[in-house]
Amino acid sequence: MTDLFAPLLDDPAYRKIANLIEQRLVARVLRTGDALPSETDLARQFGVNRSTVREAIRELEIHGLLGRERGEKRLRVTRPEPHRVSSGVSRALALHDVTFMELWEAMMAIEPAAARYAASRRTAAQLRGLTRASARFKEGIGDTAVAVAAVVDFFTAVAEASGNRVLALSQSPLNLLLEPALSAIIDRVPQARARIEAAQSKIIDAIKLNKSEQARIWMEKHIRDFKRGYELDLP
Amino acid sequence: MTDLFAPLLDDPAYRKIANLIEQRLVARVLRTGDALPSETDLARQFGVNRSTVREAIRELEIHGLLGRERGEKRLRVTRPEPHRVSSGVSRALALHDVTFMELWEAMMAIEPAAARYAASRRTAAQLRGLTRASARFKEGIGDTAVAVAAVVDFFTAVAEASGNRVLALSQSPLNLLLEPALSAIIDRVPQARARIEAAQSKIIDAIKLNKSEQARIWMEKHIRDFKRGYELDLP
DNA sequence: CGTGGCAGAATTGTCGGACAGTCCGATTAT
DNA sequence: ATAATCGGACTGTCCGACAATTCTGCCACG
Repeated sequence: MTDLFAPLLDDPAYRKIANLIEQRLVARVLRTGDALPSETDLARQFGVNRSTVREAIRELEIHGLLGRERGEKRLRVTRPEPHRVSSGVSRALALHDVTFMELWEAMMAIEPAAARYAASRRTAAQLRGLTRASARFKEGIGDTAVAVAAVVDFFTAVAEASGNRVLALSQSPLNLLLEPALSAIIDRVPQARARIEAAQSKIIDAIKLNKSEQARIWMEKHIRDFKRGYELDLP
Repeated sequence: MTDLFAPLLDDPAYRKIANLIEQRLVARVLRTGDALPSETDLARQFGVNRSTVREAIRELEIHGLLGRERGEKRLRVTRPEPHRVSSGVSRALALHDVTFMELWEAMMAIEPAAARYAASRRTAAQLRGLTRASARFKEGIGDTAVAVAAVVDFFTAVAEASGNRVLALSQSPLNLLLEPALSAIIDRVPQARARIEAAQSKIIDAIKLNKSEQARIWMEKHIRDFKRGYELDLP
């Protein structure tokens, strides 16, 4: 069953070096916020050319393991922020041509759970974030782009209020996929905005009063509405 | 409230070029499988040096938008495979020191949903994949690493059988986090293996008979067990 | 006609060196 | 103590080069 020979592969140097540095990072030899040695120095340490080091560093920078403050020159060790990682995920999904139903089913699994935990754990600041997103939705009554962005923000705020980073990270690629889908349908369904506004307000109420079960249920209804809008929109 | 001036930021050339190429990729100007122009050619087209182009395509390669067959030299357009993307996600989570409870809650949201859809949509081949993973778990009775890997494979197989790529991709980073957590507890809870085996068999039965609701319920029980094991293990 | 082999062209991985622009830290001036 | 100045360090980008490997078109051969 198992192959007799492993495919002998010879990773290019820039990949090996990237792995070596990454090892040090996840092993916390370098802690978050520490500055990385300069490119020249790294090149010396690894005994390779600076160009090679640069290609390796680029990999870690993209993964969000390294980053720099605005206008800063030296790279520092950073912890990858969710949105950075998730943009890669949603691009992957977009390229796979996922259907609206696939997206919807995933939302149906994740968002109500997030709402539920949000109701039991939200902080006051997170609650304010929710109402702010909801207010922005109401303001965006004229502008589709604003309204859609506000809906996405609302979901993000719920996920953040859940106090669960795994859930939040799982949820975040969904948002980026939701955006185009939602802008396509929101204007074709007349009652969509009113229903969204009502649902958001119910959800916020439940979260404010720490009513987990109600938060979950209203979020479910809210998302179910999206499917209805989508089906209505079909020719 | 809003700043008068936006911070004028000037993306380095390699990032701009990466974005330009990416645009063409997602716009499907270049279709999957097409070969990318050579580095020299790209450098000419963009009017930059080859080193700069190399840093740019490194980014896309890492994201899985470009890749090459084993032993091939030219890069081709590829669609990012889930596992490639998700490894980045779980590394991000690991660096954020997510707790077992966060992981568990996310699993509790996603896995039962996946099981449910798997029961209604699985193909015969996917069902075989499930039984195979389960069989491997039974074989790995002596070897912890094998057993843990088999558990992870089982979850992956369920997600795949769900026929929902969004769900599958959301689920896959969880696996990589589950692995270390599970290896830590599986040997300290005597009845763990028996319970896992029983649950897997129930889940497979339900999926085989297309009983969505039962599949969901058994998956929930299965995952609930993990928490029990974890709590038992606490001193 | 298909097949295998081969030479040359093309391409990638890596190297060394170079230079402008900018950031940082220390020193000096107010 | 605060502000202006200056030199060094570092990054982003470029140029040119070379070995190793892959690709390609061609040719001989069965």
